[in-house]
Amino acid sequence: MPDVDVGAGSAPIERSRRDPEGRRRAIVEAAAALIVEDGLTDLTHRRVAARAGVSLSATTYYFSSLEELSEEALRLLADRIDTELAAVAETLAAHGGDPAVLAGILHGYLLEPTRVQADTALYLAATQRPALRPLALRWFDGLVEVLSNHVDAGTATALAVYADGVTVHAMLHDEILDLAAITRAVTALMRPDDGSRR
Amino acid sequence: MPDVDVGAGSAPIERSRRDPEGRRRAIVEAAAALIVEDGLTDLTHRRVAARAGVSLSATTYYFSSLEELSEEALRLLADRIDTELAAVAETLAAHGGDPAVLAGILHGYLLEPTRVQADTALYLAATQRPALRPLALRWFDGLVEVLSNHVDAGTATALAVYADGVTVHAMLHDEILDLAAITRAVTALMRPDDGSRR
Amino acid sequence: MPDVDVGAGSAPIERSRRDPEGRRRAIVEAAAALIVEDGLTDLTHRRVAARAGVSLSATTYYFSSLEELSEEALRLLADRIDTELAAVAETLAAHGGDPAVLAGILHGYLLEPTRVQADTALYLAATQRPALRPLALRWFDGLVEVLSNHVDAGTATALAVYADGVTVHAMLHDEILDLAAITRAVTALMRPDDGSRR
Amino acid sequence: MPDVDVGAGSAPIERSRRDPEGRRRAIVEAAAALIVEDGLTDLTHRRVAARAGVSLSATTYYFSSLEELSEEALRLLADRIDTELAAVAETLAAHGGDPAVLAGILHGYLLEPTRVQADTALYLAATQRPALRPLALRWFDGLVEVLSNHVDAGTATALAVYADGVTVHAMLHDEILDLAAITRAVTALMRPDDGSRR
DNA sequence: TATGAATGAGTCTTCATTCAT
DNA sequence: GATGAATGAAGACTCATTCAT
Repeated sequence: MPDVDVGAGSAPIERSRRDPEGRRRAIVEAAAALIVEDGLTDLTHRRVAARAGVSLSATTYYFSSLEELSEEALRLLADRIDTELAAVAETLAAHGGDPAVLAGILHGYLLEPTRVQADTALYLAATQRPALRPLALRWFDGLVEVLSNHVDAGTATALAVYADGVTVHAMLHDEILDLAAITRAVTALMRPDDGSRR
Repeated sequence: MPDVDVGAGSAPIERSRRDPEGRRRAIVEAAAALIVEDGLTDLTHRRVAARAGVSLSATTYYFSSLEELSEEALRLLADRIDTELAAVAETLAAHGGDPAVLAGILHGYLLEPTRVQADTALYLAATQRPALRPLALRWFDGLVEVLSNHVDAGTATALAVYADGVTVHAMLHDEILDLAAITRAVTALMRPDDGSRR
Repeated sequence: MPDVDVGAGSAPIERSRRDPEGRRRAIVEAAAALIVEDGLTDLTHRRVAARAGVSLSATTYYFSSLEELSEEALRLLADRIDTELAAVAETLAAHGGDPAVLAGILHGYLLEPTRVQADTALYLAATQRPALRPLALRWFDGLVEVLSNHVDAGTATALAVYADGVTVHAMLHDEILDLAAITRAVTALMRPDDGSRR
Repeated sequence: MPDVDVGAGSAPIERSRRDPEGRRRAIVEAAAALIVEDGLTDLTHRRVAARAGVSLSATTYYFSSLEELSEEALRLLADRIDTELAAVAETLAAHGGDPAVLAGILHGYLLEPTRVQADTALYLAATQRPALRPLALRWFDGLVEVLSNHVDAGTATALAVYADGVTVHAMLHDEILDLAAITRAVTALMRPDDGSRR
C-alpha cells in the first residue's frame, strides 16, 4: 500500500488530522485491501476502520453507506487494472504482438498472486452485485482492445477468454500453468485460421 | 427444482410432516438454490428455512451447523456436475472428438444460464473457502479427463482452461459468445502443434 | 462408575433393551457424574443422553423435566454421603473419638478429590436452588450427629464447621491442608473448654 | 447499590443518556448484583440489561463479551472484600487480637446476609471457572494475612478455614451460628498449643 | 414402551446506522 | 468537521419440551 506523498511541510506524524482527503483515501484503500483478501461480503465498517487506523464513525462520515464505500474501493481496484493494461499494451507494442511475448505477460501475471487475487475480487463482486459488472469488465474489454491492435477482433476475444480461464485456474490450483502450456495455447489461438485446408 | 411427487394416496398438501428424508432434501435443495442465486456468503438459516418452507429450527435440527448444510448443498451441485460430465463424455464419444461437436456442447451449455450459474457458484464458493476446492475442481478435472480420451493431455488442459474462460464470460456478459467464435477457438486449440507449415 | 450387576441370564450385550430399571439408573448416574464435573447449570438433556449412551428422548421419557432428573441425581449423590458417614462413624467408634483419628479421616477425605468434588457439587447446587438444602445438609447434619457420639453438641458443630472450611479450602487451593495442621485444629477444637488453666 | 446521586442541576431523570462512565458502572453493578443473587451461570446479557435499565446492545457495546463483563463484575465484588478486610484489620489492631473481638467480627459479618452472599458468590464462581480462583482467594489469603499480625501462621490459617466454614454454614442454614459458639471455637483455635500436656 | 421428529424460546454476538455533541 | 455513544435487527446456535408413531 504506497502511502504516497506526505508532501512537504506540515508535521509528518500528524498525517491523519487535518487531511480529509488523505483520510478518505486511506479508508478506501483499506476497504480495497480487505475486499481483495476476504471478499466483498466480509467487508464491514468495523474492519475497514481498524485496517485504516481510523475511528468507526469516520467510515460512515465519509461514505453514506457501506455500499458506497465498497463501490469506491472496487473502483480503485479497477483503476489499477487500467494501469496494468497500459503496461501490457506497451510491452506488446514493443514486440509486434509476438505470441511468445503475450504468453510471457500472462505467465508473469500469474506469478503475482496479489494481482490475480485483486482482479478476481472484482469478478467475484460483480457476480454478486450486477451493478458492478461494468467495473469488472474493464479488464476483459480492455484486454480485447489492447489485443485488437495486433490481431483481429475474434482472435482478441478468444485470447481474452483464454486469459480469464488462466486466471480462474490460478485461483483454484496451487500450481499455476507453466509457460510452455500457455505459450502453446496462445500460439494456437493466434495462428491464422488456417489455409492449409485447401 | 423437482419437487418429488408424493405419488398417489395420502394428502398431497401434507408433504412436510413426517417425511424426514424429504424434508432434509428439501432443505439441502433450498440451500443449493440460494447459493446459486446469491452466493455462499448470503446463505443464512433463516433464508434456507423460508425457501424450503420449513421452521427455522428444522435447519439446525438436520444439520449441526450452517457450514455442514452449505457443504452438503455444494456437494449436491457438484454431483450434478458429474451427471453433466457423463453426458458430455457420451456425446463426444459418439462423434469421435470432433471440434465442432465440442464447441456445440460448450455453446449449448451457455444457453442454460441455470447450469452456468450453478457451476460458477461452486467456483465462487471455493475461492472464498479453500476447503471446497476439491469440489470445485470436479468440473475442471473431470473435463480434462473426458477430453483426454480424444486429445493429448496438454490440449485437454488448454481446452478446459478455455471452457472456464467461456463460463466466466457468460457470467459477466449479457450476450454469450456465439457458436462460430467458440468453434474457431476450440478448433485452433485442438489443431496439431503444426510442423505441417513448412 | 460401577456398572453393577448385569445379573444372570439374558444377553449381556443387550443391557439396554428391556431393562427399564437399568436404563433409568444409567441416566441418573450420568446426570450425577455431569453435575459433579460441570455443575448443575451445565446439565442438559442432551449431555445426559450422550453420557448415558441413551437416546435424547429417553431422558425426557423417564423424567418429566430436567429439574426432576437433576433432583434425583443429587439425591443419588446424597445417598453416597450416607455411606461415607457410616464409614466415618465406624472408624471413629473403633478409636474412641481420638482427635488424631478424626483429623486422619478428614485428611484422607481430602486425598480423594472425586469425593470432595461430589460433596461440593451438592453444596453448590443447594446455594443455587434452596429446595435442595435438605439434601446438601445431610453431610453437615450427619457429621454433627456422628461426632455427637464422642463430644458435646457444641464441639460437634464446631468440628463440622471446620470440616466444611477444610473442604472449601481444598476446592480452591491446589495443595490441600497438611495432616499436622488439621490435627492441630481438630485437637484444639476438641480440647475441653479449659478451666484446667487455673 | 448506591445509585450515584446525580447531584444538583441537569435533568435528574435523564441519568442514562450521555453518561458513559455511569452507564458502564451501572452495567457492572447490575451484573454483580445478579451474580450474587443467582450465580454466575444464570448471568445473561438480557438480564443484565434489564436490571441496569439499559438496552441489550449496551451490554455488548461496553464489554466485548459476557465473560469480560462477568469478570469485571466479580472484580468489583473482590474489591469490596478488600475494603471489608481493611476494616477487620483495623478493628483487630485496636483490640490486640482478642479472640472475643475476632468472634464478634465474624458474627457481625454473618448478620449481613448480603455480604455473605456476595463473598460466597465469588467462591462459587471460582469453583466453576478456575481462572477466577485468584479473585476468590483474596478473601481467604487476605484474612490469613490480617490474622498473622496477631497469631502465628498456622493458627491464622486454621482460623481462616474455620471462618470459611462459618460462611458456608450461613449460606445453607436459616439460622446462623450464635456468638457464643463462634467465640468458643475461635478461642480454642487461638489458645496456645498447650503445655498442660507435660 | 420408547424414540425420532420438530419447534419456539432464548443464548451470545456482530453490525449498519443514527444521533448528540 | 468529526466522533463517541447507542441501539434495533439479524446472525448462528442450543435446548427443553411436545408430539406422532
